[in-house]
Amino acid sequence: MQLFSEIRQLVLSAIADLQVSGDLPGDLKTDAITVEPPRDVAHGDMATNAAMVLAKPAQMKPRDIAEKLAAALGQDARITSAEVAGPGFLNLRLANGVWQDMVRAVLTQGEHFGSSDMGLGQKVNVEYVSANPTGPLHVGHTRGAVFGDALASLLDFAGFEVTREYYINDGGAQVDVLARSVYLRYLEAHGQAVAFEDGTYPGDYLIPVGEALKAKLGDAFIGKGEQFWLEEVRDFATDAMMDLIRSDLAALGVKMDVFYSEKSLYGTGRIEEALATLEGKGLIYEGVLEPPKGKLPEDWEPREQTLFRSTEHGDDVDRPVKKSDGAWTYFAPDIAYHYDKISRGFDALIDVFGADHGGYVKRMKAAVSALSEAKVPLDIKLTQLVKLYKDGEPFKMSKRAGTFVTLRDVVDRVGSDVTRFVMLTRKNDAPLDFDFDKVLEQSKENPVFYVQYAHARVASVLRKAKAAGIDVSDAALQAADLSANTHEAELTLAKKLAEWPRLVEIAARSHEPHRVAFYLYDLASELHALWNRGNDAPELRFLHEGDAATSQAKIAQARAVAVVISAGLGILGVRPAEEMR
RNA sequence: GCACCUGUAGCUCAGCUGGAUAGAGCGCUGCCCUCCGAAGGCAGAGGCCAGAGGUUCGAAUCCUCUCAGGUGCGCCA
Repeated sequence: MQLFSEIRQLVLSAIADLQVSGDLPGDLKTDAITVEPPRDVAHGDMATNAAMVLAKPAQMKPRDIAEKLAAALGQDARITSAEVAGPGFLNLRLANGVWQDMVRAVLTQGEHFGSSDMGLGQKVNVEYVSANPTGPLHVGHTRGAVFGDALASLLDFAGFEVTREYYINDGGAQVDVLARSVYLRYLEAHGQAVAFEDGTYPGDYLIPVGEALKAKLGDAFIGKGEQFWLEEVRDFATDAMMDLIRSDLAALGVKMDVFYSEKSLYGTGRIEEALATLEGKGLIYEGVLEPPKGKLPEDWEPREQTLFRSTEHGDDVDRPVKKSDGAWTYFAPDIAYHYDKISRGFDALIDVFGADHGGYVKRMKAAVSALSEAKVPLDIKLTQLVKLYKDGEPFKMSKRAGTFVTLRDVVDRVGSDVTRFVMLTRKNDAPLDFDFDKVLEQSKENPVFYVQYAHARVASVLRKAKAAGIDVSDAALQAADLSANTHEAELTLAKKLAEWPRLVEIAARSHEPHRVAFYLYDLASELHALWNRGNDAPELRFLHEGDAATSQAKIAQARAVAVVISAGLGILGVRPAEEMR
């Protein structure tokens, strides 16, 4: 239970009491009542809108209700003042002891502090990356990987049962192209001169795959037609690419629970089953689509196709599930895949796509809505483009892939911690500038550094204290008497810590892990501020040589910040720094 | 043409799903190290929240329209 919820409960029970005593009418909806930190600290520690929300249904003046609530809430030991303000806000101030207890709670609960049971153990499937198995992951995938992974961790922290999943697109034409590309590298490994035409992939990363194929097969496929080798080379190549992708993900610290193969849907009746389900609901029909307005494809001509009536579930036009030649479109296996996720019993689905798949959102939601009888919500998060810079100039070339910058290029340059944090310093639907120089800069302009620095500073104090013979073990800090930590700067810090559990819930509910990164920046800022106060006011310093009790009380606060930073970074998949170099 | 995303300080961006006088960093101005890491902190200036209507006690936030930028639009996945 987090503090804001506790106080909200207090408000609600005060309202209930007023109803019993007849001061308020009996039948009131309380859903819209909030208790939150006010924007302006002058308005106290918490503010509730209860009086304004209730005014209309109760047919009373907001300020009258607020006065009655204030009187009731003032009875609680935790609340030192309850003032009516503005149009009917009720501003609450809490006793110092509440905030001191918050620091202690962080220390006793450790990194578990802030975790929540709001998820109620519901099963959530987070699908992310899902890059085609045709080459190494590039920057765009990297953002999706970081975002999806952090979101999964966040939901886990908020009490959901999370499955991290990767959909392998190994069923379409692109893996045939991959096979042909690898075959060329195979010929090359045998000393033949080859040319990469017809859209085959020219990247260097396929050279070792061609060599490995040669090592496995010798010259068995030399001079043979495609019908002899395509399938085997394709399987060999996609396996090799998935190994590559898995190692790319590992370099970022991403570990999937499930890799789900598109190919496994073919020839097993899975697609047919999913489509039959839709057909049973009358959502499949044969028809001809209207030509798209405006820019018309050159080879457009009306053709009859098998269509999914996605407009019944919020889409703009119906979508083809079969091409005019009767083969499945890419949409069909995707329907089957999501049908499979639903039938595995997930309570909610989340897909993380690149922004270039934005046009795909409505039809996918329509499919899931239709297949699950609107019972399983599907949230699709789009990650916008990453623009890379080096020395202020756009950065494009890759030494490995030739045409695009890979995940490895980025991680090798700046490390996975920096990569991950920076990728989360922007909300997912905003484009992100990633400057190789700025992300490594050691200044407060760089949020990665700033947060890490705060953590390192705390570690530094702990080291110094220990060297001075002060016991700063967890047990000692938990037992410290914090009642003298009453300075405004100290209380401000404790109040920031109190926001962490609330932030976790908000971020988890909105599927927005970037909020964690911004919170950590704010928290680090409070620590830095308090630290510097020690310059002018020695009594606010953390370390007081020769005074173990005071040192422990002050250091407990710093230690609590470090614990929350560490927990927050953990959600983001970033390791906290013990010292800066 | 249609759909989705975006538009907040000079610049880069937050803004807790509708709360009070809209915040941070950079840049600009002025301060703070005989003292726990100044790789930091404090203070100041800087805003018609793209624009116009609407919803209500209350709007940067929700709805409609307009403008600007990005992305996508049947037989590529």
